[in-house]
Amino acid sequence: MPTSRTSVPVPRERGAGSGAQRRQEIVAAAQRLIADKGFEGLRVREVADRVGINIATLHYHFPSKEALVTAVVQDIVGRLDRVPAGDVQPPPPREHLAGHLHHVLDQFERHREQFVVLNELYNRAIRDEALRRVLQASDTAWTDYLVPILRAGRDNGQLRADLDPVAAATLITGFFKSLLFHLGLTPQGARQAADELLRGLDSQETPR
Amino acid sequence: MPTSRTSVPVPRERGAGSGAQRRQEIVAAAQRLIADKGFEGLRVREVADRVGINIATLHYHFPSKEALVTAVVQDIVGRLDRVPAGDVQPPPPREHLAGHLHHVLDQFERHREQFVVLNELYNRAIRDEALRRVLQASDTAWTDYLVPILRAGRDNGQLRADLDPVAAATLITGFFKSLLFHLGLTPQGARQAADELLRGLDSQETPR
DNA sequence: CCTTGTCCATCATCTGCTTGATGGATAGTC
DNA sequence: GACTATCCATCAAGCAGATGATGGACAAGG
Repeated sequence: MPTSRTSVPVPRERGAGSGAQRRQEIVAAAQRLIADKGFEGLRVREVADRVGINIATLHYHFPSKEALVTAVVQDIVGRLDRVPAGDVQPPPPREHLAGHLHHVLDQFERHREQFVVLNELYNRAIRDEALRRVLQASDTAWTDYLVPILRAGRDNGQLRADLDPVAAATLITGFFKSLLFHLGLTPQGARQAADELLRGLDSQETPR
Repeated sequence: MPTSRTSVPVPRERGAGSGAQRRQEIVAAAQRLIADKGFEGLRVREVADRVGINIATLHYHFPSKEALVTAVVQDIVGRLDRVPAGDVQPPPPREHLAGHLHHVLDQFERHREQFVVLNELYNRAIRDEALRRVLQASDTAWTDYLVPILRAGRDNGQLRADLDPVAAATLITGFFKSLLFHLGLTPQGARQAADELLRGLDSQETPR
């Protein structure tokens, strides 16, 4: 029985809660929490705490934990524009590829947290049908970006003549997906592996 | 207050519980459960149910959930003898490598469940220091198995002259670690990717 | 009688979610 | 301008179910 109500409802903090903005805040906190503790360790209470709001308020914005998780997934996947907007003058395939690899590797070093969450997502997708479809679509887009480059490189002689573009795309995407699972890998080691991957695609006759 | 005790304690079932044997049974059930639902979905109650024993009995054998998980980890890691006992006459490096890749791929297709659990382990290792050390040791053993083969292949001309053995080993192990994260990958696609990986290591002058 | 293995019942805690209430802001009406 | 209604965002408190763990008892075998 609430006999006394000592604390007054906090007036909406300025800069904090304009609905969508507040929701974004919550999603961001949830992402950080997932990066810290994994999906296993995601507690709505702690998300609320990190944002500095009451659990009920969180549930006001996200009716269920699942809704929150869905928002997190959408946010992360939405950020997954790994396919850069078409360069005006795309470089030759081999350089295009190298640029892409180093770009993603850069992202990995700079925004490791997001890769951790993404990793959690992929892990979850093994058992979650809906999530699997979402990520699979994103994977398809990624592959569809890579395959033409690989094919062009093979056809113009920069890459191996016997290159299987789809298989090579699988190797490339798999390389990034596995990054977090190389437990002792240094950034330098990762770059060396990426370079090795590139050399494996190269035509050996092509001077580099 | 237990006023009546209607049910009689079941006499120990024969063939069931000789200590170590019972423990192994529990660990196996836990592994299946983890494969089904992930670590996130591991409940000691359900493990007990699957084994057909009471929760208290499970806690008799494993004083805590953590102890059970530790046993599961040890069991899986102990099974991680990916390095076959030295063949009497090891084949030439290139064939040795190809054999290894196809062997692991075979294991993946046949014992996918164990790979799922292993995947959970790697995911966990990102945050769990102790587990990370264990898996890292296993990774090191794997790399130490691959690197000499790669080096020998490079030196005898079967593999590329500019091959970086350590980086290549990272690619190979990473390929397997990423398998479950290729959400739409068919067994055939996996084999094609493995072959592409091998071709990338090959010296192109060497007839195959 | 001691050890091993088992069970039933229960506990304490965690966790997702709900309830009922509060105050600020905004808009319409007098 | 003052009053009223309504909406939005928030909170304190609490519930119900799940979950890891414990206590105490019992049987069987040595």
